Amino acid sequence: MQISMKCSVAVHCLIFIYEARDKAKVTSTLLSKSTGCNPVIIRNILSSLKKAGIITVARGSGGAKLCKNPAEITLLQIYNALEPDGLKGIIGIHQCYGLKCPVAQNIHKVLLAPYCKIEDSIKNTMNSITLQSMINDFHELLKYAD
Amino acid sequence: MQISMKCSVAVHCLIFIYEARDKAKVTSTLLSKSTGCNPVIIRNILSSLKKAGIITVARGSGGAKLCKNPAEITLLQIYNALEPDGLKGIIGIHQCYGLKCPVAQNIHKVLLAPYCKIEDSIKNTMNSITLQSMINDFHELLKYAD
DNA sequence: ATGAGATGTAATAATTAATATTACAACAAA
DNA sequence: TTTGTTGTAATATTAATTATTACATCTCAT
Repeated sequence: MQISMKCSVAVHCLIFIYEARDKAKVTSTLLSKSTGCNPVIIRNILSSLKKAGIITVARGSGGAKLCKNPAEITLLQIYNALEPDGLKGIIGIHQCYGLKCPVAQNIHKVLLAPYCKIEDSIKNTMNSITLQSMINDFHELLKYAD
Repeated sequence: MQISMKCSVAVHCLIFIYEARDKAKVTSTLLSKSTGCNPVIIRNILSSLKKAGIITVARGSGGAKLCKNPAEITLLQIYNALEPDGLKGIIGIHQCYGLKCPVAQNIHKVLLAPYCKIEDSIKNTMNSITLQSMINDFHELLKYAD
């Protein structure tokens, strides 16, 4: 399976918000057109990012703004904002109330440590990726566009 | 979202197969009882593990056996055996044939490098975890069971 | 103050992905 | 040649994700 693409949409929105700063009011309708997602999905994502202190959203008049420097916003913060449980349990474990079988009784515990290691390595990598770096890459791409 | 739990079931099966070596014939029915999964699911998983050269499965008479030393079987091998595309694209990217919006046109490329980094870090960690180490942990748990 | 354009959120629907089931052909060995 | 098994296709079920509808609430310009 695949990690929800909400994360990708969120990054899209954040880059958009950054690029539009002082230029245009960034509404959920606008972002929904740019991302191809439903405006309610966008509003939910923005709402999560807002709760995490990454952006502010103006009620009524509308418009989203970053409330941190892009260099201080990491992919991990974004991901955690969207997923209430973070990366915990990102690899599913089957439920086996496995009767007498000792493997069934212990498999959950056996997998715990390996899966935590994996979660931690994802965390570390996500933490090393900033919105700033992605914005930089975006600008590089713009330069060489035809 | 969460990575398919096929991986967990596969590890369960492999530990079971290892523990049962020279003791019992490990059939898909037996594994399905221990894991709580449908026997066809088990057969599909075993089939994938077989194609990857991790186990042998006796046609007709039945029974699965490891065909490598557990120390030489890594979690990455197991995962790759199960998922045809490996970890590629584990984090989904939304499709936005984004008209004129430059963010929409470039978001895919912007996310490519960060997501590859994440995939690589998962790969490295999975590669450092062997079936042997999980079997060892399993034995430790058995020691201290009531 | 009020109308236009937003957000926030609940409820529901539609879609997609994961898992389970049924069915049966092919196989191996007693 | 019967019994128990694997391999696999086809289908059904279930669960998760994404989309939609609906509407209360808010802000500001007029």
